[in-house]
Amino acid sequence: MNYKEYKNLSYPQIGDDILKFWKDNRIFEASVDTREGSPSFTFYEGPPSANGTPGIHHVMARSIKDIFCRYKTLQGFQVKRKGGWDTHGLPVELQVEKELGITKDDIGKTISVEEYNERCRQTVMKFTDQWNDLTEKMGYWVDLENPYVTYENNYIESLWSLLKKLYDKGLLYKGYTIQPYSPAAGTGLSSHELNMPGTYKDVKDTTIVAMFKVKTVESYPVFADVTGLVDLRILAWTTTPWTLPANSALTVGANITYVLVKTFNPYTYEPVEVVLAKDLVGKYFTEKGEDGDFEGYAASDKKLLPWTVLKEFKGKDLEGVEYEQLMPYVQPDKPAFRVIIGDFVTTEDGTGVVHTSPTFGADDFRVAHANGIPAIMVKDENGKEVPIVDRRGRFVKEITDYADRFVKPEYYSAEEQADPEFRATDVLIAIRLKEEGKAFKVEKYEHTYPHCWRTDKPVLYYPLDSWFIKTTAMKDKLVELNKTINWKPESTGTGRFGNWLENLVDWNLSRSRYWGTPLPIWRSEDGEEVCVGAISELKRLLEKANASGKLSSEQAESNKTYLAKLGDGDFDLHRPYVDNIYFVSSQGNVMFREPDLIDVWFDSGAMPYAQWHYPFENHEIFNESYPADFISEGVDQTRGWFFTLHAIAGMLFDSVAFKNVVSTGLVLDKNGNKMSKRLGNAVDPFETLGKYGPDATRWYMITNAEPWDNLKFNIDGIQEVQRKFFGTLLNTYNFFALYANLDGYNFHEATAVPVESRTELDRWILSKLNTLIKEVGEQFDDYNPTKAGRLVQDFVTDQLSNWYIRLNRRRFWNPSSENAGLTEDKKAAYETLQHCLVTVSQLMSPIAPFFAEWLYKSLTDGIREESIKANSHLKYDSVHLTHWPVVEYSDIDLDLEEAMEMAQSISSLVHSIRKKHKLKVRQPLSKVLIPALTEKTSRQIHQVASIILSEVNVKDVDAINDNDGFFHKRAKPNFKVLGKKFGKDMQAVAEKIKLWDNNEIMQLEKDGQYLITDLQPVAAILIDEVEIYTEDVPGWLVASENGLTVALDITVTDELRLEGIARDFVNRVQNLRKDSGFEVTDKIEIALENNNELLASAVIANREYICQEVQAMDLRLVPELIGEINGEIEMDEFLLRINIGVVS
RNA sequence: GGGCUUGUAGCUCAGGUGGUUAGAGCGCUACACUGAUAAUGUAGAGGUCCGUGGUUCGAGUCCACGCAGGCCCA
Repeated sequence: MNYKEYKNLSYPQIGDDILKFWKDNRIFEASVDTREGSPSFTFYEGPPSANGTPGIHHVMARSIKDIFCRYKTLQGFQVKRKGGWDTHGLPVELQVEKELGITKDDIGKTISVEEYNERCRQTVMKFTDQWNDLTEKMGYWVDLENPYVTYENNYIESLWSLLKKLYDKGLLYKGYTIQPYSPAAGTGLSSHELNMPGTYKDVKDTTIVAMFKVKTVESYPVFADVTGLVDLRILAWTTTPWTLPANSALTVGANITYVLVKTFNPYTYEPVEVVLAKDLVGKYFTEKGEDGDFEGYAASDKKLLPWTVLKEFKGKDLEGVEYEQLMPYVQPDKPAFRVIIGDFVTTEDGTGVVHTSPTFGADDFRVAHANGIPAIMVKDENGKEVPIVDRRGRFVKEITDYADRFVKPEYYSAEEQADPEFRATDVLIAIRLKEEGKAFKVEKYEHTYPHCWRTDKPVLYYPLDSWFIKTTAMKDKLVELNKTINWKPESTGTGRFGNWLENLVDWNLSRSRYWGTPLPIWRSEDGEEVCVGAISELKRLLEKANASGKLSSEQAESNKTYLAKLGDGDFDLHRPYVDNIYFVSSQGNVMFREPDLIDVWFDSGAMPYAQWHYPFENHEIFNESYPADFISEGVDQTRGWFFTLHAIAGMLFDSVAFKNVVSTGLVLDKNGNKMSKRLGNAVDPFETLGKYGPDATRWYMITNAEPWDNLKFNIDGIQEVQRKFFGTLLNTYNFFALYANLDGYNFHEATAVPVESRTELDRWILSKLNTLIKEVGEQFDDYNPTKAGRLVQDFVTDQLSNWYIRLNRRRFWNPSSENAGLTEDKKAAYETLQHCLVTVSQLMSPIAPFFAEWLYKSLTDGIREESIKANSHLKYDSVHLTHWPVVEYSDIDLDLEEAMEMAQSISSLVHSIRKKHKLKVRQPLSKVLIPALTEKTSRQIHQVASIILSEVNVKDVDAINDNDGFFHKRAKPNFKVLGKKFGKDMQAVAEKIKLWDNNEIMQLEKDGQYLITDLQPVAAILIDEVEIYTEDVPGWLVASENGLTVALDITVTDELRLEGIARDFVNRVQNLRKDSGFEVTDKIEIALENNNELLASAVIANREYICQEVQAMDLRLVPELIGEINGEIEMDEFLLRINIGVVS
């Protein structure tokens, strides 16, 4: 037996078996090693963090990665794939804190940094086993034996060298960002500290709508056409009046509608014009006051503010309008005080204009920075720029009126607050602004505001020191380089990523944590800095410092300890060890390490270099594997890994880091909701893989939606894929194996039947196959695995199984081969089918690697040795070691494909006629007539006539070129052509054309054009401007579809009737054979009771046919059956009494 | 609030450059076929192509404005 036959095959079992085969034979390694010397295709693995368990979405993401690596391997590339682990960062630290029941404050107190980091190091690899297990089970081929690990010294050293490069280029600097800061605790707060329960509280604050006086009103086009303006002011609302002395801009929304309102200052009663968002007018003005009594206001009790809208405009019209500084204590060093555009402005409350103080708001900082607006800063005693509020939350001395006052009343002690004379600073500011005519409304307002979880006092948004990478300096380059990257989908590259690059801000690298890559910068108090770029440099600086004699004995001792460890190779570049390293500046001052860690995204973005410990080692490997040809991660990585890879490569290597990138969508549950372990709708990947096997899971995920679309994950879909695709493919293989084994068929390349002498159907399926190879390759080349998979699936189910096999069954059954051996025709059939299946196994192997392997091996294991000897393409043990099939263009016959498509349509139409007239397929009919309007159609129909005949059980098929009016012809306007020609008259012309029948059309065919004379002007229709089709054949039963018409003669002659009965008879006997448990190959003899004349004559007339079909050696008609009767069956109109038995 | 994205049959999805009967698979119903048989074929039911405007002789497709979902920001 050359081909294994399977019953009750389980897909998970295939997975397990193949996995074992791969492991035992190290197929993955071989797939890389056998490509040694070939061009390389580089893939970068985005490192997962192993401190969480993998989910089903990881199966999706990793399938994409795997598919293209496998595809490129088949194409002959060497695809090295180094796995990696992302090991640093906040999630790990938080998990450890949770496990130990501690908070950040305990680190360094109740637990040493050393212990803590050790704990992080262990925790981060906690689920490594699960990850490795998943990787294996889903068939993701990646090198897990030598992964890169971001916490290793070598990895960190590479990062340091990159940071040093940035530093040397002046791209690494210390600046500030606006962060939540607790003056009471004297510390910054991380975002997760701010997310702790109870930090957001409802408080009542004094809020002010301040009035910013516009300068040189008449110089702005937006106001130029409004006459009689006396005092134009822009209204901006703030819940933090203490930030008003730091105001340096006003921000409006570009598309928000604003109005200019004429009214009075409600505190000074002076006439004024104010600008605010149209939607918010109702907040400040009553309906009653609209277009009210301006003249009478002064004399009134001033309770009712009259107002009127003078003009309406968009926010963008206000851009650039300058105003007078509201509280001029400190002057900025650059031009400020103008209106800018920001994307964060809303009209939910306030005035639709945001008071902007770059030192006290993150949005403010960003938008000011983007518009070149300076912050209001003062210089401290060291000449360093500091904000106008100090770190304890008090105004600096330059804010003379409020110097040393706390900006928030909560910062004062309880006693001080209890004093009846006590006024909050905000209140003092409000009073002053009212007096100066700069306040439009002052009120207490209740809102939620974040509080420090330690001190319970309000948090300030405050500028804090941070280290930055000056990505903005390289923005243009990064934008340019991005244009060379092939993004899938394109919109992520141009839109999401492109826009992000366009609005780039500097990369804040600092993290005030413990477990991560330490920033390799040491500073002395006099401001001297050194950035360390290598361990050797660290060593040199250590030695130099110790030799200087400027260190304390403790410092020198600590340095010595580290030096000794460096000598042993037993050192650690993490905290706290590097914190206890001291250098000496040129002035002889001690230099301390800047305490920050760097952003973990830098870790992963540096993997192209650090995974090879570049530039310290592996120059050659690095050079040939940089940049990556392909990467893939979730779309949520756009501003994460995709960006950090791109930024580092662009800034330091003047290169892209990757040439092609597939950004994948999310995996949602079947209802389109996000999966979450908490909600319990998360799918366990191990369970799914265990139940359905890896192939169906992968195939479903890939073919159901394109990778960048979100996938609604539905288990039913996997079952469908399993049944529909894998089940059909399995059946097809089993069919092949069954007969191939019976016939003792085996493939010998040398004696294969030449393609040109194979049957129409063989050549057709081979043509289809080669078209498929071409198209699947194109889709994979385009990084579209979904379309590739769908193409393969359609080929297998629609073409190979439902057409080729179904129509060819007889060739395989043909029982006469027993003595004659394999006929040429039968051999060709096997060769064709086997070739199709082997090719399918290759084409599907990137997506369904296990099943493809199983199929390939089942089809070729039996001929492996011979193939090796013959050095044929089937010599490889694994489908993953083969080479991507080459398209045999000479085998592609599009004309034949077209003809076969017609055969399929014609068959379908005949079936539908039979159906409508209750004529079962077993009843032969005499003729199908097909109007063929072109020579080509007629030829194609003749080419596939025999296929149609056997498929629909008709004796004759005729394609006729009609010119004598046998058909009813109709014409359909070609709108595309005629639309251009007639424009508005199109509809009228179309109506006319639809009314045409044979007369008009014959004239058109004769003259090449037809004039519609009853239209004005006369319309001339050319023959190729309409599509002519036949609608009806008088006297025949007709069906049409897509311009193809089929006419069927349904006259059942006596002869046909008898044949139909004979076929029915065969059918019953076949069933009996099966019921009686006969073997397919058994020969039988039949005795039939002659109880009906019609039945008898049908049997007599078709005796030979019947005998051959049911493999009967003898068919006797007997007057009466005696003894045991093993068949008594009701046929349509007879009672069949029959005896059959096996002939020994 | 901003950027990107999705919206077509009960479900999952196709529908280059606008062209007049909007398709497939699954599911449902009926019938047929029966040596691949837990397979297969045929037919039927099932659509305000998210909405409203606009451009056009003609819009699922192009434009504008909305609505709803998603992701990332804020």
